[in-house]
Amino acid sequence: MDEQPRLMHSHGVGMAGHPGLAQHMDGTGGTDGEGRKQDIGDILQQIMTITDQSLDEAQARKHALNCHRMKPALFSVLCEIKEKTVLSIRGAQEEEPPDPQLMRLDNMLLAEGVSGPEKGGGSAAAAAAAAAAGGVGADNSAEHSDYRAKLSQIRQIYHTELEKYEQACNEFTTHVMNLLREQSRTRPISPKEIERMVGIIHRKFSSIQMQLKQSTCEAVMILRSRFLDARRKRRNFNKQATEILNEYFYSHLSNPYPSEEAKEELAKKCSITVAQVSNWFGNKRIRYKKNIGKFQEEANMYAARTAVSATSVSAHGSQANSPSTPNSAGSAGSFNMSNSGDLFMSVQSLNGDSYQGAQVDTLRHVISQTGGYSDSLAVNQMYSPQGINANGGWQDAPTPSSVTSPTEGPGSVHSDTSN
DNA sequence: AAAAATGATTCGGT
DNA sequence: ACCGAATCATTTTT
Repeated sequence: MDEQPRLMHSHGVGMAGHPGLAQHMDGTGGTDGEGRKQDIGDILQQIMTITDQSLDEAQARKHALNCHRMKPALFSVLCEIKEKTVLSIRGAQEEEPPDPQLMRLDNMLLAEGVSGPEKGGGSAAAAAAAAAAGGVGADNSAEHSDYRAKLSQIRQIYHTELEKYEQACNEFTTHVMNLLREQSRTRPISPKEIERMVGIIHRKFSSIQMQLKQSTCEAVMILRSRFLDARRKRRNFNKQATEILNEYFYSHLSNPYPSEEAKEELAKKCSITVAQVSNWFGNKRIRYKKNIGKFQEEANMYAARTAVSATSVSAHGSQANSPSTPNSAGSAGSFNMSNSGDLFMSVQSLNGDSYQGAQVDTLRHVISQTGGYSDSLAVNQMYSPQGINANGGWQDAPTPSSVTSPTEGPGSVHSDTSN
């Protein structure tokens, strides 16, 4: 623009280019003499053509303008006009509500640990804790570390991008502010206006920032769905865990709702989480109820197993009563456990205490042997679901005093007396 | 490869 | 907050 030919050197062309301002100045300055008027017009002309001049020439003219005797007066008038317009503009668009979407993104990034403080130590500690949680957790923690690696990668990209963004924003703001400050010597620019300009710049940049946050959130969500959605990486519980859970289930068949404490203990024994125990029992209950016949064998096995272990503990190997009454409606004759409280207690203590550590295997071995025996003893009918009422719901939990009450079916296995 | 089993999630109800 | 039910997505079995 500097090398443009300076066509606007003469009066007439300049006035034609800016008729409004020229008329305005003409009107105000009309009372003065012709010379004054000519002066103002000249000054205006110089101001208006200042950008069309080459740099050196512009600087020279700028300096000349600055030293002109009329400059302060004209400048103050311009400042006054400017002040009014700026104020009206500011009044028109004042409030700046915090973007809810941006806040949402911020919150999510903070929750995911992407933004906020770098928590390298924290995640390392978490990894160590997960690794120390148990043998089963090894696989899990490997996945988690993978997840964490990807997450930190995302976080790093996010931070570098954010840094770049801030740097660019600051740079640009500084440039603009310098420019405006420089121009404020020849152009009426109030500090407020500079401030407003900075605000505009920041808004523009923050829309870019939001895009960055948006895409980061997306990446995190994808990563999350791929690595943390347990349904995608489901692992069956190991055999021992399943057996422990099944034993609890079938030995509390009349009320298979483990308390919070019981859940915690089961979780510890199975080295799974409490939530997983809850899931398991939820699934088990619904599936058992849905198709009792399918679980009959399993029920018999675990019941027999419990009974056998109980009898073996009490040194009383009588199975003679088992095939006695396969007929009686509903509650088939099962182990006559309910009439011997001490024996039941021994069963409970066995389940509760010794199923941990190395003894499990030997005990399980014995159990599986005897279980095979009792299974071959055709005890198919011996474990009918007396815990389920006609509606399909579970029987109400028996009151503790009803242990010896005759209203209960003989085979009902109570969950009370244990923890 | 199809079917069954299984752990997890979602939704509505209480 | 918990449960039942339906459902999903994967694993295991057939």
